[in-house]
Amino acid sequence: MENRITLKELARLLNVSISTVSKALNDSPEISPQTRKRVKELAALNHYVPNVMAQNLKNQKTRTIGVIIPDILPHFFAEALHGIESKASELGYRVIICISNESIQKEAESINTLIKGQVDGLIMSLSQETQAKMEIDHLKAISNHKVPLVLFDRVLNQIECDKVHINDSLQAEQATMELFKSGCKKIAYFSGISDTSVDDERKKGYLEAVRNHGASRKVVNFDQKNFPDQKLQDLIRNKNIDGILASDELGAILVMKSALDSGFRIPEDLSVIGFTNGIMSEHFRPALSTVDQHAEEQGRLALETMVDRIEGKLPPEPIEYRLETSIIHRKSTRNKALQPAD
Amino acid sequence: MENRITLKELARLLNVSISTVSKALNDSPEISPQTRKRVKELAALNHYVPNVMAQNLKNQKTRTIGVIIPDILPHFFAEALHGIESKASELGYRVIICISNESIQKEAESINTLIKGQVDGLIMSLSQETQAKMEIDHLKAISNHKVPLVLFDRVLNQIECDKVHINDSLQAEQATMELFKSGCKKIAYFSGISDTSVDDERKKGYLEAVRNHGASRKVVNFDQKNFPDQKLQDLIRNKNIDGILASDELGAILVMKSALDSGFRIPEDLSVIGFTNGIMSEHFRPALSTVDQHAEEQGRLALETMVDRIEGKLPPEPIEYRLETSIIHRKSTRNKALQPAD
DNA sequence: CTGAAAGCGCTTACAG
DNA sequence: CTGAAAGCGCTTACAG
Repeated sequence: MENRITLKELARLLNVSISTVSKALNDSPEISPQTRKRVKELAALNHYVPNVMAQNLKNQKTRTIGVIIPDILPHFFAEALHGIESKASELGYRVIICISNESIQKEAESINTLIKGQVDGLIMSLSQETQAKMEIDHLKAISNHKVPLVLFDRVLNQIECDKVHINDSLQAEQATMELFKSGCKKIAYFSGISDTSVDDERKKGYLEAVRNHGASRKVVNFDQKNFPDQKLQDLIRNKNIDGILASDELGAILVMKSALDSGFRIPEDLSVIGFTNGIMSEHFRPALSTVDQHAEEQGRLALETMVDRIEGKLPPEPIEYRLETSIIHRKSTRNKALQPAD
Repeated sequence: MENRITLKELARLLNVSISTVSKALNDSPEISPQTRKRVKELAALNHYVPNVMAQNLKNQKTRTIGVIIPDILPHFFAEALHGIESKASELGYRVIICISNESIQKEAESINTLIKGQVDGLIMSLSQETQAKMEIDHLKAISNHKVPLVLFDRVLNQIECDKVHINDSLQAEQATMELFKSGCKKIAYFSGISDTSVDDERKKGYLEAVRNHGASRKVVNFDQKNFPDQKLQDLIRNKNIDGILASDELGAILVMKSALDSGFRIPEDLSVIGFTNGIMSEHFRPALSTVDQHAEEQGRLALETMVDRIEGKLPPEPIEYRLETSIIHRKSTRNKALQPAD
């Protein structure tokens, strides 16, 4: 940072005014071709780079979008981030990332640091704690500062802003129906991400499907760090559970591992569908059938919406996108009627 | 961004000077307690937040670090990024992320945008293309602009800067020796990330171990999108390959899937160790034994080094950290002498 | 075609 | 204890 050459210094060396240098560098037609050439040559020679801080201050915008996600390790968020970053880069925007670690406090801190004129807008997927406690005071700060907000995946109806997500309940209902159609009689819902909006929706969809089908319900919430193996065994053996819808990829993998380790066969004894398609689903044996949430697509759309909002291309009222999802049939379900992909 | 309240406006409302407001907000002892109180109350009421762009311009620093990684989807980079972000947040720094997608051009673009006064320093892991072609002109720009650089994991000796990585060749040698000790006779090295510095080092270590052991060598480079199943089968069946060291997690998983699908048993017929410990290694059946590269630790250390450099706490000459790694023994190796973890 | 001046929002040495 | 002034590096209306 020290000793970087500035317009002022360039102007001094060239014996012209700062304005002239600035205009020449910006290819203003006001400046004669010869001067432009001279200026550019000297600038290149000295590795001149404009100071964006100064430009931003002057222009009152940063072309930078803040992104706050709960975690980066789950494949869904890594992929969504990838979508956000690549779209941003296409549109000439930069991205600042903060990770809330599922905590309200960290989320609030991130909002505060980003909001200080550092970013033109904020894209967020809410932390588990925020959704569980329904505390949204820290989010209010965003609108107080007139910074546009786009929520994706984990959204909250109470907040008025643009939203990008999938229809989780509908998808869960359809996935459950697929399990019934494939011959399952008793289906359970396993969740390791309770207290999130997406879990609520997925559970709702599952319950809806089970009710419509006149079957009995069974919801198991567990801690990702401590899978209830014994409970799963009992369910399969004593309650004849033969199908499971899992709330996320890791949950589905844990269910499968536990079942296989206990000697059950997949999909012969137990069919499994997991939400969130990721790399583990693809490579596990048997490969897991999943609801593909199009993480990257959600990210790209969220970023695009943000930019359109910033650039005033959107009507004032918030817009909400509900992406279509699809079920990827692999080896953990036994539906012969459906053509398995891979 | 529009209509955000500024010091000037606050000063007008309070009938004091801008300097007074600024000092009061910064708790300067120059200002009387009453004034400080008045100013702060009005500031809070109006949701005043200082404009960092202006602060940065004035202070000539941003407390922001740019990070350029080749990809975010591999668990190693997601985890390293997590380490970088969390350490940054501890130290009161922000992080701007760019993804080079393994391309020199994208890497160069990212450097250019970040270098414009946006960041105090740059942390990078180089793209595959940069390492393969050994093109480092775009990296020179960083030192031209006196922006400090820390390289991690995928480093290049030709570049003089602080570095954080593991001793890949030593680790590969040791991992190969472990395979020999567990009873393997013919070990192959499989790589899906050829042309990276880490791959070169790992291959070198493997070759060293094989030579020391007087065994025959076999190196297979493949495209991650197109695993050579037939070749693997032939190697195991006809050449009696009974151990494989894989250059990265995905490569190791692909090897295992292919072998299992062809009816070979792991670890009875084939032992596998993979570089890079990740979530797939842990959850695959059988769980994969890996060389743990301590991704998060590398990230944290890289960030810490960057901050120390920025804050002038380091001697002028570049420093190089070589992290200790460890081998995590799981189920894909059959060494009875070693106590399996998990 | 070129330049002087004002201003973006802040901080800080200096004067009073 | 308070304020006027300069300056960080840029852009841009305005004058010449």
